[in-house]
Amino acid sequence: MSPAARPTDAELGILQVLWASGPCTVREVQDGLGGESVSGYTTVLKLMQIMHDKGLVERDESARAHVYSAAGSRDDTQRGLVGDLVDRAFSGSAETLVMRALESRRSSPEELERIRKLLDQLESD
Amino acid sequence: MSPAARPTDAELGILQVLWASGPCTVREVQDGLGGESVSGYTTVLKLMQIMHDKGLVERDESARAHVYSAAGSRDDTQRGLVGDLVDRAFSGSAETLVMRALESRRSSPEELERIRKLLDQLESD
DNA sequence: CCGGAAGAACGAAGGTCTTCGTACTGTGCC
DNA sequence: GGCACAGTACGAAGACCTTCGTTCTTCCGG
Repeated sequence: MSPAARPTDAELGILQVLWASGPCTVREVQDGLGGESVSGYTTVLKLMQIMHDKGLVERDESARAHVYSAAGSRDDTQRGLVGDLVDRAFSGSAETLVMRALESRRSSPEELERIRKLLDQLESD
Repeated sequence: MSPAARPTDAELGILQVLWASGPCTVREVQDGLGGESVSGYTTVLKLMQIMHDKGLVERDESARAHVYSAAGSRDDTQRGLVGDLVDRAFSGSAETLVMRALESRRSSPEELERIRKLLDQLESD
């Protein structure tokens, strides 16, 4: 798990499938992405090979169809991405990022309530 | 102001200078980025020309040294970037992004309080 | 008027990301 | 054995990002 690793767009799409479905073959990931019409088999394969080189995914080669799994947890990767954006575009201010996020996407009252709970939890330190 | 425009890393650096300092010449932006040791004059110029082509900055050519300014506001651009990340890595859930942001960067009690106020404001609709 | 300095424009080079055609390999079946 | 098929590996092509050397233009002081 390399925290500094910033997956690209296509890589992120593949990781989403792996996080949602658990270990997958290339074929299964391709289907998860929307099938042949979205991206060709060799395209997905190549991406996943590169991701393996980068350490973004792990590979079990014991079966003929290799089985890939995400190397880092979804939460860790998301934290890395959001932290990276905070540094690049928000001068390190997580507060500003949170404000822009809440402005740009209308959240439901339930979501706002859960965020409020998280604030309570963070404050009780 | 194209909301879908996603500035690259180098472009974001230039925009930060323009937002902080207002309209600038290329030379001034270069200085704002840290001077010659960080990036050459022509590098910054080329970037800013490309940004002009993309519509990320506006240019006043009336003086010999052209004066550039950011085309979109900092807030709008930040909203665009954060919304983009929400879509790409958080399946559209702003709530999850907010949680990861608050986890990855310890915020001060004052910041948490301001976020709480924003939640109040959003809820009173 | 002329040489130099400052700035703009251009083009190329090197890197990364994404896509895919093609070739190679192993497996099961007749 | 030998054929078809599913899968992997390889390499190249095109797009974009970043950097910078070079050239062209304009302005100013002497």
